Amino acid sequence: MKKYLKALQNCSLFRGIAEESLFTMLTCLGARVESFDKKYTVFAEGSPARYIGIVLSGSVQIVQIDYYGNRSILSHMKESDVFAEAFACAEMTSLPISVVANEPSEIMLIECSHILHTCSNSCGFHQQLIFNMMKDLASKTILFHQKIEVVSQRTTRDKIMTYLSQEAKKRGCNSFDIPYDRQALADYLEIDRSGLSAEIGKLKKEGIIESHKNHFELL
Amino acid sequence: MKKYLKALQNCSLFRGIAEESLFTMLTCLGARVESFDKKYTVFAEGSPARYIGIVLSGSVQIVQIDYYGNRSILSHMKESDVFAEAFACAEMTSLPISVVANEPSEIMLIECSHILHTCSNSCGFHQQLIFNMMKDLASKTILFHQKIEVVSQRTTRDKIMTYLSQEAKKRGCNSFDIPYDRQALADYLEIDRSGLSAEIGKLKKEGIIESHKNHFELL
DNA sequence: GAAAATCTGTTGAATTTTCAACAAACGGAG
DNA sequence: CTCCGTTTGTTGAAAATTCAACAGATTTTC
Repeated sequence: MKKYLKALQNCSLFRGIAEESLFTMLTCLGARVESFDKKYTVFAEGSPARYIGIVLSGSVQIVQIDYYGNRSILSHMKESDVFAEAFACAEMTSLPISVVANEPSEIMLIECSHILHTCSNSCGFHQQLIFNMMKDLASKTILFHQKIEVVSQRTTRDKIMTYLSQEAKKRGCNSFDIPYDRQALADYLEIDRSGLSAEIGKLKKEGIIESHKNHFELL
Repeated sequence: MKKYLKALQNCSLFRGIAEESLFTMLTCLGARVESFDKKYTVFAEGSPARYIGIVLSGSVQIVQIDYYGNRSILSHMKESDVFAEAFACAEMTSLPISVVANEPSEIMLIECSHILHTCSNSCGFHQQLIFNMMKDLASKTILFHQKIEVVSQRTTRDKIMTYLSQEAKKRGCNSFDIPYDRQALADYLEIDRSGLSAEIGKLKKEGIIESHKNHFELL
């Protein structure tokens, strides 16, 4: 467990919890760790929303496959990120999304009811955990807000530029890598892949952006 | 204040708080009530995100105006709904959205820091309030999820049908009113108003839906 | 109750996106 | 290093959306 210390300390859910308390608490919560190879499913759409997930290593994508089989990527979760917590906290009976490993990943799973409801040992962490969960959900809401801002744009070009501007702002730098390949970016922006490639080409030609593979730079 | 009792009791933020405690607590929190006429701004984009709002009567819309002046409607908040809480809880310095009264409305405003941080009187409600806020934010996240599911659809028709199906499911009934006129629905679905009108006409002609003004029925 | 303002449905043209197909570039496995 | 599967960029045709304009219907205001 020690090797996960850094990932866990950076996790918003455990802010303000001392290192020496952390592992006792995780035992009390019944946390366990599972490994997933690339493309393997962590949570499947339709399964009960009992667990929250925390990325200990690697990364996962939150995806939704619609009626026609089109993939939509909702977000990308990297080390220390929490996922599926909204559905678990709202006690939904079934997950409306799937979670898929984007590379070989280690995931911590915690049954959400153990976090929300005071355990029999009445250990003193629950108030802090609930406060942290509240903070985490607030930033998750803001994250989705930004995703809505992107997909609200009417044109391919505006979607791309809105997304890239958000990323640049988040990192405080006009030059950055994105965690998506072309198809995944298209699925995140909810546009056609070939149209995306074409538009990126135009933006480069017009000197608005520079890009090589998944590295982008705003000019 | 008494006349707001019903709206406040139905508010997710005050679940599990007894009637007799409610008004003492609101005083302790420094809650105040303001009235807004139709189309008046409750919160303006860019202003500090210190307050959360609760709709006591009437309704408001959460809107975002983009670079080109296009209005995007994020959601519709009716009696007992809480709004702007995610931004306040995340302690954002400035609001990325505006809140506009949709009809003459009475709004309760509470400074979010009063909810999140224990007050000097150390009254015993904070734990319950924080738990309720967590629950509220979880359902807000799910709400945005649904909005993303709608706007992720590629065609006008699929956006309309996804939205109407969601509404029908929420109400448990295939026949219902929506809180939007045509232009507002277009701004919520992120599509062209005239295209929306045309597509609704087709759906009616094909016998898939029935509609009159803002009343809809799935067949 | 009449006039003014707003909302809705309809049209056709212009623009944009999607779709399908292909070839070049790339990356990993052996 | 070579082969093979995957990713990316490009193209043109088909389909869908947006835009602008207008007229009829509805609602609001005085």
